[in-house]
Amino acid sequence: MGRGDGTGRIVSADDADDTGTRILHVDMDAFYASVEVLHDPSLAGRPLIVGGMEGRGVVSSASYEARRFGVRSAMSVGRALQLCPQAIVVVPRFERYSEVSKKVMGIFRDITPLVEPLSIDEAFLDVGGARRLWGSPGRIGRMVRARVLAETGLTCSVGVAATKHVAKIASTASKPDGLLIVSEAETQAFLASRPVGALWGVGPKAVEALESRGIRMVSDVLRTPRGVLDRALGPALGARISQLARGHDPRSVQTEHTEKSIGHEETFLEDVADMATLRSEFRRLADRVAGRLRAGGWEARTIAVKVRLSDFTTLSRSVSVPEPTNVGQRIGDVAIELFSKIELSQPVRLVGVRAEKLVGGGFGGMALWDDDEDWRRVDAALDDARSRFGRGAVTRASTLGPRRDVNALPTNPRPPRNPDAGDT
DNA sequence: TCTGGGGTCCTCCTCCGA
DNA sequence: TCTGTCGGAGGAGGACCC
Repeated sequence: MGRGDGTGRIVSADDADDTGTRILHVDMDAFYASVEVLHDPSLAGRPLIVGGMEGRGVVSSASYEARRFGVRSAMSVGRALQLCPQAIVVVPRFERYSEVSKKVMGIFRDITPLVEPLSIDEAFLDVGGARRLWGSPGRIGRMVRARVLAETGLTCSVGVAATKHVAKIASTASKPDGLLIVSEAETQAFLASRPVGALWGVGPKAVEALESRGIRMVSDVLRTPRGVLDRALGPALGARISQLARGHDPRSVQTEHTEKSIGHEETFLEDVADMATLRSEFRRLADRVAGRLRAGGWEARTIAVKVRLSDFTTLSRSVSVPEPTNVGQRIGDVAIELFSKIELSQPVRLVGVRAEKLVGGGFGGMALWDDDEDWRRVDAALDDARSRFGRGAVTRASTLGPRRDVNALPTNPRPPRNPDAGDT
């Protein structure tokens, strides 16, 4: 398997067997970095790091030229520059990436309606029903790659397999700019030769737990009794990796996604001990969360706060509120109340606010208003009216009048779920 | 190595009511 | 009425993914 810098890459021959396959996993190569090169061709062929925030920034994406020096995503920018001092660092420009992402997803949907975007730069496609139109899955995989390159100027890697899990591993193995087909018959052998960390849900901790029991490769998982896996990883993950190691993955491509929580968090440039600053930061984050809740037509039943201290200790507190809310003032009040229950032994590195247990959600994730200022006025008016007349007496509709046409307004692009752009 | 941000899922624990 | 048990819900924290 590749190590993230393209070494050890495996690709399929043109006549590779794709019998029994129907799932494609398409992953853009070093997405953010590649989009930056697209906008500034003078960056082509040079080590490029996309990362943010001076002092505490981390690498969001790195060109393959930078990866050859050991630069990886989630690494601090400082460390990355130690490894590759000649690298050029650019700050992420999410609007650009979002725009290109829309174009790429459009290409996928042109080929099959069964598209499950996983993040800004990758998606699963079920092409089982598209064979008559476009040919075999392997052929469709090649077509996807050719169209993405022709229409965006970017390369992507494609895994073709019978299941999502295997397709995902295959696309990773073929990176960058490759295509790997794993037929149904080859699935077991393909998986058996992978390290356990290749299995979905097996991260560094789980790898450690497995390796301490001598389980290093997927083939070792096959030989290990379930009881041992359960003891090492817990019953849920034990059951899952036992199935995945055998090539069993019943998950279908899901075209619908429902949010379960919405949150924002922020790391300070320098740790903060001043309570007034911390409280105002909670207010600001609560406003942002509330804005997104309203944009999606959601209300939250549970509000949670997160605090990370100087030594990286992370604490959280949450509470379910009697009445679901999407009002910034209310969420801010609850967040500050929760925060006050945390005993601070050190300055604070990060604070976060999250809305959980969402109810409602009728607007399909589109913003009704783009103007936060409008909403602040609405919140203030609502809170004021409720405090005077009681909560049930006033609704937002009566305060504002009819909603505006969603299509007449620009929408708020969802922040990318995956800053690294999947190029692990 | 000195660790962002957004999100999901799981485990463990506690509390509460039947 | 009191006590023990059990299951569900809620909360805290951690691991993982991108």
